[in-house]
Amino acid sequence: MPKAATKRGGKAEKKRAKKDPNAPKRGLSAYMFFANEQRENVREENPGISFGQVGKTLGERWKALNEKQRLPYEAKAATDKKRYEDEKAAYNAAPDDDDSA
DNA sequence: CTCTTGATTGTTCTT
DNA sequence: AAGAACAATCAAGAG
Repeated sequence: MPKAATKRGGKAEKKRAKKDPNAPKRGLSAYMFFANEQRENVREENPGISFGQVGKTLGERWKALNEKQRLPYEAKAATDKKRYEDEKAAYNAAPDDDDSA
């Protein structure tokens, strides 16, 4: 095993309570932006499909795209990530408010 | 330093 | 309202 085996073979876990004080939520993922655009397209090509089908079709198409196709999505993901960086920055720079310091 | 895990993000549909 | 498959992610913690 070259690296982390990661038991990512199952399914997503449930949500968990935040442990950080200001919990700097991460930015969105390329998939988020991709879904935003494709969700309409997918539903258009698959009229009347269940959520399960949409979700799966979405994922399959996601990988079906080329790197350049994901570019616009990854680009947005990076842009949103920057948003997160700002939070993280403040989160690290502001463990607790206190002007005096 | 390097790996592991946990937490998070948004969509859609169902109940 | 919230949960669940779908994929990415990436930052912090632990050794």
